Amino acid sequence: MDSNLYTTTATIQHSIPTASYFSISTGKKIRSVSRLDHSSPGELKFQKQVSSVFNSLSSENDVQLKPRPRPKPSCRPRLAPVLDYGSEEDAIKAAADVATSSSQLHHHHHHHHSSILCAQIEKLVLFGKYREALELFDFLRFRGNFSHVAFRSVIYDKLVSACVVLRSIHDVKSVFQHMVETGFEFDQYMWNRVLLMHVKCGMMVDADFLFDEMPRRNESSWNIMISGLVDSGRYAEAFHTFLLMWESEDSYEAGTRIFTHIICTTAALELLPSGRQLHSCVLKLGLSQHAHVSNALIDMYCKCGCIEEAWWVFAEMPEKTVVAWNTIIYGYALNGHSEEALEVYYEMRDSGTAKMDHFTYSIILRIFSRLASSESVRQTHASLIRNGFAADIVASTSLIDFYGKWGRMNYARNVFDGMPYKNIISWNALIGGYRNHGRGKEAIQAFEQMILERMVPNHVTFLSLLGACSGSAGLGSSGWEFFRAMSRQHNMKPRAMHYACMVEIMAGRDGLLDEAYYFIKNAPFKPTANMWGALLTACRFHGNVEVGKIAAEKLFEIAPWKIGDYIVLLNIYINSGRLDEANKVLEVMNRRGLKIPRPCSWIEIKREPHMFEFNDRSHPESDRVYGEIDRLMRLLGKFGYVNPLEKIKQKLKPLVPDNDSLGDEEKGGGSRRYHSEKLAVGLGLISTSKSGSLQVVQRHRMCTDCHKVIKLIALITGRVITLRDSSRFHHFQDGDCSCGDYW
DNA sequence: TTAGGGTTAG
Repeated sequence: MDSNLYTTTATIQHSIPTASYFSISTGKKIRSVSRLDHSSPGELKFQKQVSSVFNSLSSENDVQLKPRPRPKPSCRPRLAPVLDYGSEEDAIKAAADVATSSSQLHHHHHHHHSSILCAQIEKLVLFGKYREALELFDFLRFRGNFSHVAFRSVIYDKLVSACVVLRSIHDVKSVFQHMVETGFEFDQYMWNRVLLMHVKCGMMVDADFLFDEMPRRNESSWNIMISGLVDSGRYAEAFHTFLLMWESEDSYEAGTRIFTHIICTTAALELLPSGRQLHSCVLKLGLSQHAHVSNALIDMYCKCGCIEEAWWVFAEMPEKTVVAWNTIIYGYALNGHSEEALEVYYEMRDSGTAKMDHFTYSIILRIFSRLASSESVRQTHASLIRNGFAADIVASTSLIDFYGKWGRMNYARNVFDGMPYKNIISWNALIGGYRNHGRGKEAIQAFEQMILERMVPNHVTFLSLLGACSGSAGLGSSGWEFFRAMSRQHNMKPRAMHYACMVEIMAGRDGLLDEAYYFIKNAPFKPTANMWGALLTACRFHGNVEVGKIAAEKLFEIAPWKIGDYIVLLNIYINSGRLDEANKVLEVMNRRGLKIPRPCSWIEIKREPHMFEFNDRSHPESDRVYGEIDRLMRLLGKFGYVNPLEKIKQKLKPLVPDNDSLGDEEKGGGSRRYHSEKLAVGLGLISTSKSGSLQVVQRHRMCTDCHKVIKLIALITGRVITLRDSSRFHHFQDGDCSCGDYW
């Protein structure tokens, strides 16, 4: 192996694409792998069939793939040492010794000492002291006796682990160079490990080279390479490499693992045709009943929106594992079939074929959260404790998330405080809860506590934190501090969503629309829909037509199918009396075949859902519901409430269809208006105990009049009312809303 | 022996 590897390839490293859309256009062969003749003509034909699908993928037909988020950094729990390698203190001391003893180690007679230190590398890695291990390696390499002597295989193995955890390019080079220079004898395992550390550190050019040059490959080598290509966004090449393996002499190696991986890739990319093709591959190879492969197929079909086919694969499984159940349940939920998802979940419980695990809890809690099903969550919470998941990090975090979303922060806090171990996601759920609840100061306090406990924040933490600052008055400057601290103290590049939060802070609270506009323009990357969306919302709030128009146009370019943006722009025009321009927007929507969906709200009472539309009288309790609302509206008059409709209803009559599809107060339609959210709240008030809180869900953005009215209703009735609309949660309590009247 | 793979909480 050529030790000059790095000098030849260093210039083109890290070519990870950052374009918002990754277009597969490279049809060229990436690396040459000798092709073996295949004995069975049927097999060959089959392979050609597969190849043609992938080739069509990589031809220039402008296949546009949605970019997938980069894989999350794993949040590994802090493990207590279980192996008998001496105490952690010893290992730390050894690391400390490196510094102090380095001066004494210049001479040959310290060889024995060096060997001991060499063994310390192993311990340091086992105790998670990766940096120290690599420093020790450096020391031994340059100043100890190992400049020309190779380590034992197991030492390199541990050094590889350290490099992978630390993602350190420098150390990868150093370790590999040492192996090459000292003439280390690589076996298949170590070749794969070396490949892995290059891949994991994003050194894909070197990884390519290594992969081509390694004397032999096994399934693991192919798998590492393919996963590396996927991770660096080179999806076309990942498929291509899979094909090469398929056609190479290694093809007999293609087992369940590699198929699992490549199917998952198609799932992530939502490439249904390729997924189907792979499905037929595994059917042919007789691997389709393998549990992991089936799970991957179920997941793939779910992600591609083919829930029936997913169910078909699931039904064919001889033994349904808990992962399979979880995948199919989550798949139903993913495709918007929350109720069916729950039915499958009940089926799982009744079938007794698999015991539910913490993921099952997590998934169904998430479904209940969508359904605002607090009664079910109470039962699930109890069942979770009964079944010994009270201390489980995944299940508990899902509970915190639920309570944090629906405004039960004392519950969330109780769960959180009772957790024996917390990870960053648990903390984020807590901070996010305070954010949702409009409790910015407490969000910041929780963050500070987290830092004190030496938990390392990630980008989601800052998302919650910045959101908390934009959601509470007077925290704008804190928001700026956190935004700056991200890169200065926490070594993190703010992403588009963080910029969007800052836009909300600037434009939303402080009304600095122009500043926000230039902030977006000067962002170090192409502005995203989130950023323009934040600006557009701010323009609606402050009634700024000019900037709003610009933001809306950008949004229509990026995502012309998103109806919500058109509605906000319509509202901006209507509010400022520019009805001609509003009509133009409606025309554009018409031309593009976009229909404003009928707004509806719903509320769950005693585990039964109840849905309402505008002026809806289909509910059996309609008379009582309308009576209650009328009674409250009369009461509100005494609080100085004036129906804003009176002012503008005349001029709007010709414009707006006869439902309240604009979801805002500018809507005409007579003096008595019963928006769906008011009806849902009305039913909640008459059918629950006087102190009970209400949870309402709706897909459209709440109108300012309903917002005002529900705030007053919460004040008069003393209820806590939580409503999730298309943009956020609103917690009405004591005449106030957690959104601080900005949404 | 050791790696590499599947569902998943923000």
